[in-house]
Amino acid sequence: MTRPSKPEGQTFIEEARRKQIIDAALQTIAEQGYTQTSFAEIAKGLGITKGLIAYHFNGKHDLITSAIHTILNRQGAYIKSHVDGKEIASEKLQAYIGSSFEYIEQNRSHFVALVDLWGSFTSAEEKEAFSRAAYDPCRAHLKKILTVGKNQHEFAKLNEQTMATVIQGAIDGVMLQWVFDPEAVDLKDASRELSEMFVKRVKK
Amino acid sequence: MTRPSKPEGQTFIEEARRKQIIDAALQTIAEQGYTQTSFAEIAKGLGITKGLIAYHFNGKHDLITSAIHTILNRQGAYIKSHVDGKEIASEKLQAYIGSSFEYIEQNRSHFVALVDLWGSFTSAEEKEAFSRAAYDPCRAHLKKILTVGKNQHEFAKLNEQTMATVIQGAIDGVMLQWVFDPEAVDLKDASRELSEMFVKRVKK
Amino acid sequence: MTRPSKPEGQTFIEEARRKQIIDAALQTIAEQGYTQTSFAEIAKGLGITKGLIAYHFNGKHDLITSAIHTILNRQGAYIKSHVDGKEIASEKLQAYIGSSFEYIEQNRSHFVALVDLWGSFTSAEEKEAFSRAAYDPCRAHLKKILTVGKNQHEFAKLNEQTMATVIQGAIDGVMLQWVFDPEAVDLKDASRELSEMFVKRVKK
Amino acid sequence: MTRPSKPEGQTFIEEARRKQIIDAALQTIAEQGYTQTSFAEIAKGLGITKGLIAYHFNGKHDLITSAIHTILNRQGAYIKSHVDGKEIASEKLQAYIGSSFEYIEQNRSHFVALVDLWGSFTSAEEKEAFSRAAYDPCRAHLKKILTVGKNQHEFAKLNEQTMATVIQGAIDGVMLQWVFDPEAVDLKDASRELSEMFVKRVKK
DNA sequence: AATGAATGAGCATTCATTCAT
DNA sequence: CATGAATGAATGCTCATTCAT
Repeated sequence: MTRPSKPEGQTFIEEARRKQIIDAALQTIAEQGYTQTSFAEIAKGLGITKGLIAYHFNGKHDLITSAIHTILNRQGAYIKSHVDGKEIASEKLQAYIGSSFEYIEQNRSHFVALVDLWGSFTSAEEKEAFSRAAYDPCRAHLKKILTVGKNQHEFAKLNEQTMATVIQGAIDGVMLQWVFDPEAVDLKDASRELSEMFVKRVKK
Repeated sequence: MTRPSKPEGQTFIEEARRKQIIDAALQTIAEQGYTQTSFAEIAKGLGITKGLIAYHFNGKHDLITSAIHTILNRQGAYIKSHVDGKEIASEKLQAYIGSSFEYIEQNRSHFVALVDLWGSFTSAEEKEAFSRAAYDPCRAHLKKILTVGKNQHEFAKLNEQTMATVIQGAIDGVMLQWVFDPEAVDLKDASRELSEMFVKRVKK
Repeated sequence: MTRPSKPEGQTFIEEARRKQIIDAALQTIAEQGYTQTSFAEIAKGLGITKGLIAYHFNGKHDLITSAIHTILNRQGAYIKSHVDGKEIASEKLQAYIGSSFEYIEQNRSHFVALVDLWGSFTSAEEKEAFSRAAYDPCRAHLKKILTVGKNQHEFAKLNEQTMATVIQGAIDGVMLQWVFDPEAVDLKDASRELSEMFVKRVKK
Repeated sequence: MTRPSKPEGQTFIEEARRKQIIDAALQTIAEQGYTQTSFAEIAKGLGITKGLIAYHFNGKHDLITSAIHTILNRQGAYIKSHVDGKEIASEKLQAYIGSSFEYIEQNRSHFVALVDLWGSFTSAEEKEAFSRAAYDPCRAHLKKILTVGKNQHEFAKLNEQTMATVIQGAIDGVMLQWVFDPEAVDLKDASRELSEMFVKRVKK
């Protein structure tokens, strides 16, 4: 359970293989669903054997955890690069929401997989760990933006924890509907709507 | 493939057993996760044999589908009973959001299970079918409320589809965070916040 | 294993039900194959419950055995009625072969089922018991015809056991090919050919 | 559905294991009957796990099909090697019948299994496919022998399809009786009788 | 005589994992 | 590094059988 991802001293090939396998896993999960995704299935799509996957990861749990972190880190980096370019807090908030949806739209399969992966957590502890890995950084980032805005006298005084929760929640909830049926949701409209509404809501 | 849940004339015992099994399944899923939830596990928790589950349901898919519909129908009925009691559109909207969170809070295990169950849909077709069963009625209900408000000259003209999407999305997204870590989210604060914000947003 | 079919004192309904169930079983086996034929499947085709089948038969083995005996007895009676009408041995032999094929042709589903049912015998003992029930009477009948012919100075002296074996074998072997693919075999041609050949073979 | 037995490049071990498993399956079927023959049972007799059988075969259908083809091919090769050594058509026919029975006698368990396996075909399509795989080559071989005899002016003109059907049928039908009770049938006598009779029948 | 709820053993199949090569 | 043979536990599901009603 608490085994490390894999011991230190990774070679280049080691790292490259892990990345390759994670990407293949993500694609397979998005295409076939988590329950249908076996080591054998991932290996087939990669032209390697399932034994090799077992060699590079400490079990399925390690692979899944790594895959989730990969998605989350990539999206986080994408958002950060857009938010950091802005000076004004309201623009930062708009950038956060806008770039979140941009990344989602450009990487649909990642989020299809992510929604599937939620079901792979068996215990309350794992769920909580996921929460810390996935939501804590997001809410922290949002809270920082809100605090900056307040300090710059642009934003009103508000419950930042709750506001961060609902902003992130709205993004995720819209994404979720789009994952289940992309036809049913206009991602750009929703992005614009949320952006406008939340900026108006937090401004003085 | 598209077999009905179970044909005609259900006896009292039949109905009671199905209900009992569904509730046990929901509890087991919430506790152990969908992937760990087997017929054997559910049966063990009930003190019956797994054969009996197979006797009352046409396979696992039938059980899962029935479980999801149970959650959705119960919540839908709860929300409807609260919304219908209100005359004014803005109060209807507040009732929708408020009762959504009330039901969620009172039935946490159902939603822990539901989030897990999202990952049980294998094909794009199943995902879409779920979307139609779960989201379409919600968005339709919200749109009706928004239309009523517009007709009563209480609400402004707005893109009702998008607004319904983001309202439902915000509710679900906040619920999601709470499912993963109830400590990290204050459901009542979030409910109040979303209620206020959306009412303000849609009013003329 | 050695349980009786069912205790004495059968009522009319009892007998009628057994007959009805046997016929339904035969039809289901012919249509779906023995391995796919469950009590439930037979019951469904009959509009009764599988519990009732269990009530009227001492287990599946009893039902299968009864079904086989039914086929065999009916065919035996049919053949006997045709053979007994003839005075001359060669005509009796022709009647035996001809009426065998007639019955087979008119009751294809019985023989499709019979071929399937061979696979239901698990032990050497059961196979031997079937042999005694199915082949001994046939070979005995044929031997009697051959002996009559010899005594009437119509047939030559020959190994009656072997001749009976090959005559019955030829009938069954042709039937078998026809069961697997009725298009591949012309039953009437085969019947005529065997009839002619064997009569010529045994005649002085 | 129509998956190949197993794809390309079989290694030595692969081939050896498949052969080993097929032979064990044949033996188990002959001893216990098809319906009692599970992967677990076969594996037990081999001292391996049932998982390994699943690893080497694409399901039970693949295993059974392979087993049947093994029997048929071995017998076919045996018969061919005996028939091809003869020049004269009547000797070819005698070799066909004689070597058929020789092979049957030396491999009783194979035919005990084969008779059981007849019942393993569920649909009419499978039965027909088996007919094509098993009977068509036999009847074709017999027809060729008959045609050669006719062309060599040794055999009379006759309906070759029907004659092939009854010759093969007689062989199979006698084998069938012997399979159910080896005591009841003298295979050598039957072989001699059929050989003599059919040669006399087809000769000019 | 008949039902249908319930059982329990058995089945083919899947799969992460191990390990000798 | 990489393979692929082998394992063993688990899974959904089927089914003959039992039995209270």
